[in-house]
Amino acid sequence: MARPPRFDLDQLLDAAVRLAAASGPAGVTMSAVAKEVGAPSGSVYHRFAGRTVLLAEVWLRTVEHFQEGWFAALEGEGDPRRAGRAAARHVVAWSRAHPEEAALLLYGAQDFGRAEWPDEQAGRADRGRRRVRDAVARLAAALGAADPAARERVSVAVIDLPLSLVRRHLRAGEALPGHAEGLAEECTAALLA
Amino acid sequence: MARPPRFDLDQLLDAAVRLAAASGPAGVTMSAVAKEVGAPSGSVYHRFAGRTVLLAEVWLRTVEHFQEGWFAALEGEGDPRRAGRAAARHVVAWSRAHPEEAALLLYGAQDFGRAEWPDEQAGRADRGRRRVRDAVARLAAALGAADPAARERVSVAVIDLPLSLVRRHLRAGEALPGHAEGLAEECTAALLA
DNA sequence: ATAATATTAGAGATCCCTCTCTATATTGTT
DNA sequence: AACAATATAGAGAGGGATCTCTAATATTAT
Repeated sequence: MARPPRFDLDQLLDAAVRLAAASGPAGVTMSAVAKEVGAPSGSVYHRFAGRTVLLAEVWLRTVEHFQEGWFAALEGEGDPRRAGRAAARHVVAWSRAHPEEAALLLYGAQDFGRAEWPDEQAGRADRGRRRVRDAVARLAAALGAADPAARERVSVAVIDLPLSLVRRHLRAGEALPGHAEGLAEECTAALLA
Repeated sequence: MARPPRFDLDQLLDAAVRLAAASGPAGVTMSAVAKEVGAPSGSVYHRFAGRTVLLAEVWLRTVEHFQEGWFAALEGEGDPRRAGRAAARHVVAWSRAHPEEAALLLYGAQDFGRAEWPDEQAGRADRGRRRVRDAVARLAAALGAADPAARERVSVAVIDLPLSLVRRHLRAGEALPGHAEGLAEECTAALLA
């Protein structure tokens, strides 16, 4: 009943990921994506209403990919300290397995034009944020972290710290060293002690 | 002997900082800076050879501002553990005092077009990087950190961790909470223990 | 075969940004 | 008063990106 697509959504988003990893969000233009996959610009506009939506979708797909395994790691353990360490390790391991997507994660939604996102994409972003916030809150409660500073320390331990370890290397244009997962786990353990 | 300037270097760089804090590096265009200070674009080109140089200068001035106090904090203490804690505290305190410049620090030189910088600016950036690297190496040695992972742990403790604490809040558009300096110091202490 | 439909294909209007160029203004010196 | 030096001032060419619009094309259901 219809012509089969030559350029599907994921193919275009993959190209956008490569461009963003190489040149930052500014490098993700409609024409750059079109050129990257060898399509005319019209085909890109057929999939995405505009650059705003493309940026939102590439960011959201990446974050949701990442979170999938992160939640699994965090919630797959009974002991809260072990859960935190597994989550930290996952941040690094996932980044090693997906270096280009990890490069995106080092930016923020703001850098992908969040202020102009349509409601649908803004909602997805909010739901993801809330889910992470709640998971961290449960972990903090299980660890007996009561005051805001203690809760924030947990959050840093299982998200920000391992990400900053990844950032050090990706920003310098290096691959992650072999000890990165172990180091992340150790540092997280130290913060959760 | 000459007409007095209406728009000096620092005034233009201040405007560039505001724009970068609000919209990221992409928001720093020659015309946006001109508009921000109320100058014609020609006056901006009179100070900076082009956008590449403007981006380099705004990044370098910010990093050098930051490093000034950071080195003082790190080297003002005899005991290495106290030195590391002072450095971590400084990262947060400086960010609180200069939130717009701190927003710049959350990016990397790459995002400010480092690949295209002229030699002068690239050299300044390299010298700064080396100075930080050497200071961290001395601290790590004083702490008895021998292998690469241990040295990296020190680096994370005194730079990346406190910066990621700042990033959490600035990326969310919030001010830094009152406990931030104390939390940074505690976390750094935990990693250096 | 034919109709319906999703998609490719790409030309072109419009906008914004970078950068150049020329003219003009202000100051200290002679 | 003329001049040299330094800045401001802003018009405009050139380039690239976004987005719209129309036409062509491939596929499937009937």
